Amino acid sequence: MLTITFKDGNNREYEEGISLYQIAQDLSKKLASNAVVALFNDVLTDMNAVITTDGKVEFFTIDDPIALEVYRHTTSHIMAQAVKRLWPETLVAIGPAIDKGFYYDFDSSHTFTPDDFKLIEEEMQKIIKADYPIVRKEYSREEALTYFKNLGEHYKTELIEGLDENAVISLYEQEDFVDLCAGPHLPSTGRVKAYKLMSLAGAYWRGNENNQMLQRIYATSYPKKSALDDYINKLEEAKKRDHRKLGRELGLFVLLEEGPGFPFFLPKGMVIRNELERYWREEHRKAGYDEIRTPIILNQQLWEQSGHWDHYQENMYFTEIDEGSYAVKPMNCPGGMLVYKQNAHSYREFPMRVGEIGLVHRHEKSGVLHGLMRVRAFTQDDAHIFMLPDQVITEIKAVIDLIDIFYRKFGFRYSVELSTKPEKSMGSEEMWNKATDSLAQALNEKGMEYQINPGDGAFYGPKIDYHLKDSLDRTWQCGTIQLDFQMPEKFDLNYIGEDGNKHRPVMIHRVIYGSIERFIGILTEHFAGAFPTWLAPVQAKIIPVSEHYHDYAKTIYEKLFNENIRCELDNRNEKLGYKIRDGQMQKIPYLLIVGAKEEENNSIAVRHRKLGELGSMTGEEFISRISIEIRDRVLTNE
RNA sequence: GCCGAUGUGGCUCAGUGGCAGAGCAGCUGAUUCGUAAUCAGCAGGUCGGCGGUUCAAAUCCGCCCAUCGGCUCCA
Repeated sequence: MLTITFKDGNNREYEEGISLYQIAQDLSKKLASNAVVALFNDVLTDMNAVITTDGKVEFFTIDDPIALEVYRHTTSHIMAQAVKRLWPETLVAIGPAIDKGFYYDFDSSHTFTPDDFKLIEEEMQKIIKADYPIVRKEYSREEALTYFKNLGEHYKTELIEGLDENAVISLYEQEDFVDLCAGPHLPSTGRVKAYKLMSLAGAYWRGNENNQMLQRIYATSYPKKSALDDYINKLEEAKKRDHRKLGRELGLFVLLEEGPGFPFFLPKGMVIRNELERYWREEHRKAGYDEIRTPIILNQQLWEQSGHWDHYQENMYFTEIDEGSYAVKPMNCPGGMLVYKQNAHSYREFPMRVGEIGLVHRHEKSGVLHGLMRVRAFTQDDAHIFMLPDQVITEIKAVIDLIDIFYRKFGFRYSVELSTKPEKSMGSEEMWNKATDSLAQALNEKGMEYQINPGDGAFYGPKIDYHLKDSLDRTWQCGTIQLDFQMPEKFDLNYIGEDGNKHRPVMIHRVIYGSIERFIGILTEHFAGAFPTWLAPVQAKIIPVSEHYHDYAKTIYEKLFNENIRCELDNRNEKLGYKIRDGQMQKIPYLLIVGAKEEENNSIAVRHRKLGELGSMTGEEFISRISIEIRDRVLTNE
């Protein structure tokens, strides 16, 4: 008997000599699963989801990421084959599976348009219908090179040249289409059921903007038509949460042609900004921060001193004042350094935490602007912390905690990256290593999970980056903690130590929201516009049933107004249903309906946007309820 | 910046060479209404901008601007 250990921890016994196919069949019955892929030695055989590596068998359902990846990768080959059939002179580059599907990069004299999608999909259908076996072939490096050279597929030869000298090179063949590929794949093209071409994009070969730009086709595939439909529906739903759409509908902000990348905040958007800032100030006061404000325009000499002139110039805006050269600040730090230098400092003041909610301008390339997520003028909730070297870990950990307090307040899940030394940077290798190690140590001591993001640090130091997701699961960097040994050096910052001598302080830059603009964008999508009451631009709307109750409605309005509740009185000449619909679409937390009944017993009928009708209560009762909700910044009462 | 697509009233969109349209929003009037759209009327556009082709351009061509989806870059 043969004992095989499975991923679920169970051992199962099989006859010696049983084929994996039979094991898969057996599993298929046991699990009553409709998943149908088996992976063995890189070749997917038919049945249940089984992978073996080193004699260990693991099973997967088709919904498992690995199986789905294989499935999509095969779909990607089918798409490439279809494209090569339709436009034979097309060269193929790479075509991996990605999070929500797959893409393939092509170099073709034919310019693809969305009109081609139907044609390509039809050709794919033919390939699927023909159910060509997918065969793995192993070549030596030389054989593989010769093979692709003869085909003129120079992207493939370039890839092979990058592989290890002695590597066995695998090709996967389906009918007349052969692709360089590590595999694995489905056993034949007929296994692919549901797929759809999604969009076109340009993409540089190997992600380098100096290289040839290729045409990328994004597509997706699912084992079932219904799963594909679900995905398409989800995309439609996500579009409804888009902060650009909601920003317009809810009157939060606008972006105009007159100022590309420079958002205008409207009254309702300002309420959210101001509430965020208020909350920020409260928490920072508790955490021992002071607040400053530094100028937006400062002279060239300062930016030369800070290193921005050399390392950041292409992102800066410049201006001239009385024949002197000035720049609009892209970061708050140099101003913060100058403030530090206004006094002599003692080690006794440390850690010294100085915050600044500062407006910065960065010249971003035109093609990267994206609603509030990526703009050219934004407000960073910055702070610089000056400290002794042995306070670093403790301070970083305190910032990690502070960020957690904020993100929890909004119910965010976040992921963390440690970004290391970029190509364009200042300072010695040793300093970088020391700084990077400190950040890693703090993360480890907090037990945080994080990924290394190589080369993505700021030019003056490594950083811990916090990423939040938008409605389409695109991630955006918000919070960041940056350890900086450079600025104190450049600005010759010092403090008097216990020994009476001058020393160099260590500095952290950190933001929590990151950019208030971006944060509002993320918040809008996160809540789908239904902001928690403490943030909601309008917290309650009073709706008289008809004109007869306008006076009574006015008295309620005044009561709420006097309690600083953001409320509106809707005395338009419309029916109740119309006004309720309007209030719901504006995502106002509470609608207060007043009519004959309410006027008679001095009450209001309260309707919550999610909970529906809450019944009748007095104005005082409502005020007490909503005031607690606002005071405690309740995230949800749904 | 690069690749592709798009741009028509405040918003969403029809209109593919021959008189610029609809719905919603707005305004006026009627209605006085009980939990997601009451009825009628009125008003509103240099069709993103500039140039070209044509008897005639929202429509065809060129350049530019902005937006959208990506790439690169980044809070």
